[in-house]
Formats: sequence, structure tokens, C-alpha cells
Amino acid sequence: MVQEPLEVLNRYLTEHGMKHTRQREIIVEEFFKSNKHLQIEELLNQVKKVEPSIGYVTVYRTLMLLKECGLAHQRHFGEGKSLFEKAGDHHDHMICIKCGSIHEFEDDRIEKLQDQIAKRINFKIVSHRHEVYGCCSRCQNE
Amino acid sequence: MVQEPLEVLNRYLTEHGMKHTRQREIIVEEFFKSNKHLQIEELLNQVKKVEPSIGYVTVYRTLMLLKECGLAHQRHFGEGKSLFEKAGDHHDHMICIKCGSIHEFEDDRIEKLQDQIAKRINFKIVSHRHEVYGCCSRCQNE
DNA sequence: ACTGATTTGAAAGTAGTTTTCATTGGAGAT
DNA sequence: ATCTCCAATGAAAACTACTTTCAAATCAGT
Repeated sequence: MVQEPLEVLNRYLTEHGMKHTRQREIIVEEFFKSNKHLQIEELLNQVKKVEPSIGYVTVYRTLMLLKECGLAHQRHFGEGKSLFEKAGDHHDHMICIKCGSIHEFEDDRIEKLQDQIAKRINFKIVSHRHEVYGCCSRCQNE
Repeated sequence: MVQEPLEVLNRYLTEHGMKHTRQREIIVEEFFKSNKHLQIEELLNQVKKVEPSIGYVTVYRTLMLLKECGLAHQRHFGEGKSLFEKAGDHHDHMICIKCGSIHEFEDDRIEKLQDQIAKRINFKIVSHRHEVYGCCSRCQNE
């Protein structure tokens, strides 16, 4: 049974002698409301609509906190800004180099081949990233 | 038939009204002499052994040049510094999160599955990165 | 409400590039 | 061989995207 993100976070906070604040609540709620990969700045913009006084640093720190308690992952597509995604939301990605659109994919056969190869060199997999760059359907017709 | 990197570079330079310099020659030679992924600083160190007056910026610019004429690729493993690798030297990577060692792999079956998936959404692949993070054989016995 | 630790936000600091600019140097014309 | 002009170089400054610091504000157990 999957727990509500806010529950998990609240337990983590209590267990670590940390405090529940209005800012954290707003940021976490906005983060889990969105359905895509978010940059810090993007989440900040969402959050500022609810409470304009919240600054970049607090959003940044809250995302680090979500990472710490396993509720979010940080990804670095190519170079530049990092994106955050909800835990459990992980697929692999095809990224359009023209418009930046991200198309998720998943294939158990690829994962299995990957495991085979790892086993051959006795490598214990913790995580992976598989990103395909190219031109999406829409951008090809332009 | 594969051409010598220096040949390709020299043609590119001439065609673009750019100049052949001692610095470029040294940097390119050192880059292609090495057999691994190099950080800018690492290549700078190699280069400084031959000609100490060469600075970071020139190495940086020469690597950008190699990228431009397709002789090298820039990769960003995780976060932090970027690594450069010779073109044609591309494999996928298993990266040890303890010691940082990089184990190359390659599997046509994975590439084919990747192509299949791309075709389904009419995505035209230009490049990809497939990185597996985990613990290498040696680090597991410690 | 009191107290003491945790959070917050602004500002400063950091890492890794990337750009600027005065000077140097390569190469075709003389 | 020298001139001349434009590209290349190196030092320093600028830039980007974080990450840390610190004084003031906030939270939560007495």
C-alpha cells in the first residue's frame, strides 16, 4: 500500500526533530500536484502563486529534503538545470532536441538485458538513466 | 575508411579560415593519445607537461572545436565536471558509485529495442546515453 | 506566553564553465 | 624576408546554477 507523500514527509520530519512549516506544506503540495519534471524555478513560480514571500532557497531546500526521504529524484538531462520528479514516477526518456519535449518509455526487455550484462561483470545495479535524444514527431514536420 | 583525427581537424580549420597553431596541435595530439574519458583539467595537466604555458581556456576552446567538427563528444555523468571522449569511442557505461570506475558495455539488442520504441512514436534518434549506476565487483568486497 | 532550537530569506560563496579583451602570432600578399 | 590583417591565446572577469552562511522569524514543548 502506497502512503500519501505528506504522511511520509511528516513522519520523517517528526523522526528527525524537524518542524512542520507552512512553507514546506505549500511547496510539497505544489510539487506533488504537478505531473511533470520540474525545475526549481518552475516549482518556485507555482509556489509563489500561493505564497509570494517564499524564496528560491526554501524551495531548493525542500526538494533536497524530499530527495533525502526518498519522495523525489533529481535528474540531470544533458547539461544545465536539474529536474525533479516524483519517486515511483520513473521511466526512461526520449528528449526532443528541438522543442525539449520529453516522451517517457519503459521496456522490461531492455532492463533485463541490462541486468544480464551487469551480472557478467559482477556489477550490482543501484539505478540507471537511459535517455534518447533526437527529433520528435511534431518537430520533424516543420 | 577512417581518417586521421589531425587530418579531419586540419581540413576543418582550413575550410573555416581558422589557423593551425602549436597549441592546438599539442592539445589534439594529447587528447587522442589518451584512452579514457578526460576532464578538461586532466587534459590540461597532460598538455602542460609538453608546454606549460598553455592555459585552461585554450584546452577548453580546443575541445569545443573538436566537438564542433565531430571528433569528440562531451558527456555529463551525474553532476559535476564534464568528460570528453573520442568520437567513435562510444559505448554505454556502468559507473561505480563508490570508486567512480567506469565499465563500458555495448549491446546491439538494447539498441534495437530502443529503435523499435522510437519508431512507434515516430521519434528520430540522434544520440543516446545509457548509464547504469551501482557498485563494481571490487567495491563489493570491502 | 516563555524558551530554545529549527527555518527562513537575502546575500554571499562556490564550482565549473564561458566570455571579454588586450596582446601575440600565423599565413597570404608584397 | 617583411608587412599586414585577422584569428588565437591567456588572464581575468562574467556567468549559471547551485550551495552555504547568518541574522531574524517561526515553531513546538514547557
